[in-house]
Amino acid sequence: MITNKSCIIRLSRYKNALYRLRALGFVKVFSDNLADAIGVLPSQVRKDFSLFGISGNKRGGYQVDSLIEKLNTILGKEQTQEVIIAGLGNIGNALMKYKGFEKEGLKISACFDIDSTKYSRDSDIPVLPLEEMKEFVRAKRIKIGVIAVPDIAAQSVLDMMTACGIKGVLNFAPLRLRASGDIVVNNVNLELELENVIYFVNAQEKTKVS
Amino acid sequence: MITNKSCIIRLSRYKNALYRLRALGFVKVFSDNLADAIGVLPSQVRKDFSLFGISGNKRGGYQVDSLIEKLNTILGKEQTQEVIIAGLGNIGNALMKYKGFEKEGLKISACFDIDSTKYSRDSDIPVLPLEEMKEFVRAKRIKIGVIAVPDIAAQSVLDMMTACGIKGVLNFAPLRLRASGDIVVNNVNLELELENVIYFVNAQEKTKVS
DNA sequence: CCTGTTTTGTGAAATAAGTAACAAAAAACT
DNA sequence: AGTTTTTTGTTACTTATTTCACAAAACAGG
Repeated sequence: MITNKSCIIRLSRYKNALYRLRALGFVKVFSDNLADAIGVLPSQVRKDFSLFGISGNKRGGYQVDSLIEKLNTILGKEQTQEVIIAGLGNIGNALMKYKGFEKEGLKISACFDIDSTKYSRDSDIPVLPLEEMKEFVRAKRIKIGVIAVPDIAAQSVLDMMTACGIKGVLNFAPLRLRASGDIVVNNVNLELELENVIYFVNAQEKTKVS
Repeated sequence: MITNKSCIIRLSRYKNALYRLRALGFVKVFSDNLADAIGVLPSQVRKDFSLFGISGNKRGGYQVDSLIEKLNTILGKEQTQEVIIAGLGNIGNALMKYKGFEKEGLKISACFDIDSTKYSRDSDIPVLPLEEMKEFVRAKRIKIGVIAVPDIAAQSVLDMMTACGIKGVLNFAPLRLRASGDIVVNNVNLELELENVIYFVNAQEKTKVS
């Protein structure tokens, strides 16, 4: 099993680039087309593919269709992935309304919150009480959850998701969650990302003066 | 200049952990307290600090107050950083309403959009036409921008920000932007993050069977 | 004031990730 | 049919990052 996160992210990027290239009429691509498209070296592309046993044709490059298919298989996108969201605040709301997921084969099946004024059992994406999570997740065999609740509630929501049988979590709460068992947790922390930008801007300014 | 992104992210995490520890009454900390708090090894903590010339006291650990101060200086947080947002869709809206930035010393000074129905010149965070960005950014000497516009507009907004003199950008549009000049671009791509979680969940399931 | 313990700071070792280089295969051209 | 060109796939190399290990400093207790 390859555990290099940036490598997996590159696979996703290759896939996205391939969709664009296919829309432009490409039937086959070479490693340097893909490299250009996502901003890496051709040897990196070939190395990544070789790691996952993807092979092309010497002098013939890669068939776009079959490559997309292989990448989708690796990335677990053969069928639509159902996802639940916990927390219908600013971020939860934005995610729920965001149209980009659908075309990526991601379906938000339900949101869960504690605030009863938010419940709407019959809307397109139902908003349900947190207590119903277990039932819902088990019935639909959902494996992926998003944590978009306030900091204070994040750990207990993760524990709840773990208990429900959720296997992977994308966490937006800006703190380190303790995962028990074999659940995968990825963190997205917007403050940290901004701080990072700020650091590099400042650092660059300092070097330019000297 | 240290250009290791994950190292900078760790500094931010140390800083956040230190605020929590201080709130709990800690006056000094040891490398293994911080290591525990953010989930790394104590030697990593000391190495990171050593890279930035942060030193503590043998057997005495680090003074919480002075450590926070040093980290804030490195991360460019001595004074509030002003940020603008381009695009008042789902994500832009969520960021604008998000309360977490304020306590991190980040101030959203204005939003810019093309949709005139969204303009509100006099609200707390003004929403202005995109054309006014240059004037605003130059007057307020703003260095950091967030791109939360649809894919199709993202590159032109980046170009606009570059022309305004913005030095660092956090980009939410799911495509690779071509940066010209010495502007720093960090990407946040929620689909990619979710795909990543899905990959690891699937990969783990496969290994467990065997 | 000496001995034992704790904890830092750093240089060396180990691991991981990315880049380069090139043989081998395949197509194209003559 | 042979020669040249192109492009893959993989091995070797380089660079970056993390982890280890231990000397040196600082405090504590007797």
